[in-house]
Amino acid sequence: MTPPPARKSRAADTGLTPSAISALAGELRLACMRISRRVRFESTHVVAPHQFSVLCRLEDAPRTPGELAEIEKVSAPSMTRTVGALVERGLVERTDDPSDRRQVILSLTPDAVSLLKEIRRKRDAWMSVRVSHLTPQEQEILQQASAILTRVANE
Amino acid sequence: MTPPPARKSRAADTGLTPSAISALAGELRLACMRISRRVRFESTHVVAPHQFSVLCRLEDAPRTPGELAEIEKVSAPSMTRTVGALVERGLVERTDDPSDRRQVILSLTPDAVSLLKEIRRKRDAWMSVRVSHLTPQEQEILQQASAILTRVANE
DNA sequence: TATTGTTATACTCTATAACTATA
DNA sequence: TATAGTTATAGAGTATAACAATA
Repeated sequence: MTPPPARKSRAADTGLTPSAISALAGELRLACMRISRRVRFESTHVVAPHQFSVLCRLEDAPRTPGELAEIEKVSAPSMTRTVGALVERGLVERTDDPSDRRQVILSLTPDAVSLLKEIRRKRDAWMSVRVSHLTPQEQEILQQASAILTRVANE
Repeated sequence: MTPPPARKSRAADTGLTPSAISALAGELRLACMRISRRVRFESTHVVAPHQFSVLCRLEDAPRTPGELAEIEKVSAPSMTRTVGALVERGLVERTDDPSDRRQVILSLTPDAVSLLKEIRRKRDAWMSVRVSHLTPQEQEILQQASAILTRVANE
C-alpha cells in the first residue's frame, strides 16, 4: 500500500532546524546500525550472512544464479560457489529450465523455509524482549515511528 | 499528517498485547536492519567494515591488539593482520608500552581522525536527506523515538 | 556470435597452532 | 611458567579470466 506522500518538505515553517535535523539523523542512523548489529550477533550463526541473503531472495521467488549475482552485487563465479554450498547443505534445489537449457532454476527446500522461519523468530525475540520492557508511552511512540522508519528504509 | 495505522486502543497503563509487541518488534527490527544496510551501501567503501570498526574502537581510547581482538570478537592473529594493514595505510600508530614491553599501544593518526569524520558525514547525509523530507509531525515522532532506540541499542 | 553458467587461479579475511619476547 | 604479540599454515569468500554448453 502506498500511504499519502509525505514528500513535501515544509520543514521551513514548523519543522526542525537544519542542524537539528542533522543531529537527529545522526542519532537515528547510529541507533539503527547498533540495533542491527546486536540483532545479527544474537541470532544463531547457522548460515553466513551472504548465504542468508540469498535464501531470502529465493524465498520471494525461484531465480537463476545470474539473477542472484546481479541482485546481490557479487560476481557470477562467487554466486556459483555460494549456491553450491547451499545445495550441499540441502537448503537449495537446482532444476533445469526446460525452455532454455543453459539456465538453472534455484529454489528453496522445505528445510530452508523452516530454517528462515526459525532465524527470524530468534531475531524478533531479541527485539521483543526489549520492546516489552518499555513503558506503554514509549511503545506508543515506537509504534508510530516504526511506520515512518519502514517507509524511509524502503523508499 | 500522521497516518493512523489501524492501531488498537489500549489501556493507558497496560501497554501492548504480546502479539502486538511481537509485531512491532518485527517491524522495527526489519526497518533498522534495512536502514543500516542502505547506509552502509551508500557510504564510501574506503575502508573495509572490520577496519572501520577497529578505527572506531581506537577513537574511544588507545588500546592494545589483545583488547581489540577481544572487543571485536576475532582471533589475535586476525587482529594483528587488520592492524598491520591500518598501520601501513598510515591510519594507526604503534607505540611500545614502557611499563610492559610485551605490549603495544595502538592509536589513531590525524589522518584516521579526519577519515572517520568524513565517513560519518556521508552516512549522516543519507539519513539527513530522508529525515528532511518528512513532515514536522513525523520528525517530532522520530525525535522521541530516537532517544528510546538509542537506549535500546546500548542496553 | 552472444549468453549462461562453471572451472582455474589469485587475493583477502579468518582461524588454530607454533614461535619469540618479555614478565 | 604464563602472557602479549607475531608468524606459519589452512579454510572460506570474492574477483577476473578462460572455458563448455546452449541459443
